[in-house]
Amino acid sequence: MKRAAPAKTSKASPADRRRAHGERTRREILEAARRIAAADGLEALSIGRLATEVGMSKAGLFAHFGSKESLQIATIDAAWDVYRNEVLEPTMASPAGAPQLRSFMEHYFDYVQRHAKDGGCFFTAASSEFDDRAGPVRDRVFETTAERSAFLERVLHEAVAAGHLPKNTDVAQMTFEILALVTGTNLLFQLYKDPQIFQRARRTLRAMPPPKRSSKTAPTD
Amino acid sequence: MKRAAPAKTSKASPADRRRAHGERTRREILEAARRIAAADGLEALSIGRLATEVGMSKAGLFAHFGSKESLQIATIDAAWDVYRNEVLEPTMASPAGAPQLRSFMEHYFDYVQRHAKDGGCFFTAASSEFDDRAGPVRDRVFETTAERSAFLERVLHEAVAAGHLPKNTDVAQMTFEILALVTGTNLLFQLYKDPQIFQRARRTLRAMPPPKRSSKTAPTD
DNA sequence: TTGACGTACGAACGATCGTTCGATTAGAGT
DNA sequence: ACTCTAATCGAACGATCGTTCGTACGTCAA
Repeated sequence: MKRAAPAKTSKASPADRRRAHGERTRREILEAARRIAAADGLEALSIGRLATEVGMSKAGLFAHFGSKESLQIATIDAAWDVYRNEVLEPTMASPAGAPQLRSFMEHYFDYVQRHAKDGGCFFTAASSEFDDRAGPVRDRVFETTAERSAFLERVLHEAVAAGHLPKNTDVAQMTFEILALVTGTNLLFQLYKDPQIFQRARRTLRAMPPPKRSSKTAPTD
Repeated sequence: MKRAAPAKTSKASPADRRRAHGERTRREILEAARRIAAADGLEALSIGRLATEVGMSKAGLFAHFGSKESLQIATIDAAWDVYRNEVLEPTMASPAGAPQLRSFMEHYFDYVQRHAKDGGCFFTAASSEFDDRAGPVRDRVFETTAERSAFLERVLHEAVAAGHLPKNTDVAQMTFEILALVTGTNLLFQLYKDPQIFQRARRTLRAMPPPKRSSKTAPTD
């Protein structure tokens, strides 16, 4: 996932320190890139504008990535690191089960609000922008979304195992329902900027009946 | 809403027929514009590309709108006409109450699937793209979303009046829940292109407990 | 026939795009 | 002292962007 520097046996050779300068610049670039891309889209992220933002030349910046496509993918990876730090890891620090599910939602909402000025959830925006294109950028977006979904599914499985959800809970269905809920919440919040929306979403989660596996849930009508 | 031609008293003057040629061209342009904007975004909709698509010159096309911003707004209006024809009006043709609610969802899903190759729901995409910008384009997007929300709210009110939902249903809350559900469904379908997602959404709607007004719905934990 | 108007055109504007090239600088290895 | 490499730069490339301008071809009104 993270492009780790080739592990040297010695602790910090001078050659590494030289190399580290480029790495630091690269990180600064990607931080600005993440902000711009979240706000205006991965396609609107232009190299000239990004270079101006971080105070270097187009050519110097370009050399770090070799193509705009590589820059876009690196930006997605940087955004994923942020998402992992601000949502996934705090969630995993919570006790497994129902508390972890609520923790996931709260940390996601915190994440959305914290980046409200930059377009909210990076991946919702990226999904919407690249959903019907082709190529490595879309593939990377797709992967992160799949990873997000798999994480939530794991949380739900653990909630079932902990006895906080019925044994016959349809986890795949519930994963969809919560994913749709938080995705829709992010989109509506971005438009209305009204924090009451988070309250509504919390209420929805609380009242949500755990869907049952392979029981046709006879329609009421 | 729709820029109606100034109502002439005479039925079809020759002057109108001359004017009608420009109107027809304009509609052809906007149909292509709607397709491109839905697929690649309102910002990626460039005048040169659009001109090539409809087989005319940049300047000739540009003269119809006067600015790119006007073109974008006209494109939103054109997309709104389609949405109204394919979703709102068929929904209104259904009997008020619960059937109308289901009808809304089905027609929306049909709409999403019909335009799956063009990025699905135009307004979800436009919202996501313009949510944190400023200017008349964002305002127009915001208006359409508000209108969509108001329509759903009206359907729900009628369902309550028809006795298909409890008298003390929290309509605002339920509007949010269904809006988040269909929005999330659209986004996930665009990414996975798996029609099973619609089945999941239908199941969610069926199992959705109508939220109660001003009752704190004591948390189960 | 003439004049006005609606429609469309080609050519060009300055700006910006992604990308390439060659040169320069600083530090590390020999 | 010399070489090598990573990092950065300025300048320029062709392409495309939104926009402007002057023009030309209709069709209708006078």
